[in-house]
Amino acid sequence: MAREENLRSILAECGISAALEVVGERWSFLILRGAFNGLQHFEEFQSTLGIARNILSNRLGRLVEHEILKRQADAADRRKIVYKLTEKGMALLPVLIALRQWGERWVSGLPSNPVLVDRNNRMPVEQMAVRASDGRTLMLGDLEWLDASELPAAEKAA
Amino acid sequence: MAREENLRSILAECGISAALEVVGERWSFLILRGAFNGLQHFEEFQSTLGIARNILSNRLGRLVEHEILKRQADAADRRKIVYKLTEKGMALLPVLIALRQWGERWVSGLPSNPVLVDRNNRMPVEQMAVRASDGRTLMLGDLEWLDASELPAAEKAA
DNA sequence: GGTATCGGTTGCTATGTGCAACTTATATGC
DNA sequence: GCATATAAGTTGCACATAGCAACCGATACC
Repeated sequence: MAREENLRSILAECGISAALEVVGERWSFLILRGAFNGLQHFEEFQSTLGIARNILSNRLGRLVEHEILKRQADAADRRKIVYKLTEKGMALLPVLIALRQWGERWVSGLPSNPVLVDRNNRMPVEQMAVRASDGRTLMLGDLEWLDASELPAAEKAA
Repeated sequence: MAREENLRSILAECGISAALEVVGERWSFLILRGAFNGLQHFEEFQSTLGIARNILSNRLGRLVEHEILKRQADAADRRKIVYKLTEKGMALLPVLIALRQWGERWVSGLPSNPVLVDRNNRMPVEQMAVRASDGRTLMLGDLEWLDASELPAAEKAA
């Protein structure tokens, strides 16, 4: 598949547009970051992030609609509502970590603290990278778009 | 380091905020996706993405300011300006691929086509994941924030 | 029963986005 | 060399989204 002739359709169908429609609004990523860090209640998000209450309300609603967060009544205090990541929401972890690593490396500048480590052995996690099936890190020039029908084996990923 | 007591500072310092200030506006990711797919000229971005010209102009300007794209005169046609990814821009590849994979898996739904493959052997790339130093995939529960001073070895990453 | 807290909603203002028409510089055809 | 087209914007105006502060209903606390 020559890349140029299909560029437009690649861009239109691309999962990036789909993803951005769900998590592309302002504050959505920061709310998710908060959720990954253990925030659960409206007031926690509001005071920690400093987001306007009406916007927070709207974003939480959208994230719940899209099943990235789920809303639960708090058993211990019926005034409170607990927002929890769903499986779909947790699947965004690689996106957030990739973004964080990039921001630390290229925007805020290196030595970042605290460090994200493997709880098991307290070693820092790897840099996020696009990897070949053998684990090699692939750069932009190593990549190519291939029509599914042209795949060598009956594999699907990417 | 107990997580709760430092949550606020973790969130404030986090590279995610830093990253989003640079690439968090509407269209920025889609412009970058275009750049990764080989778009180079203003009119190419405009017609491919369908973005308003003033917004495109603004976003390209900001991406150039932040040294994610560089602006060059086109030697062959002096009307044209070539926008190219810098090293900093190319470093966003993992973010875009992670976002794409998530969008395909959880929003547009599976079988995605075309597939991103390793040019070398035409095998699909791996799913993006947070990995331990030995390559194991780490889930949310496997992760922990650790102060740099408490790291077991003299290593920095994350 | 009075007061504080939680999770919103409402109204208003400020900022950002989208569209269409215009502009300046360069290229192309005749 | 003159007319026309194209590239990369800019400008002005309409509309949508975000931010702020005040308010509200339900539940908890004393």
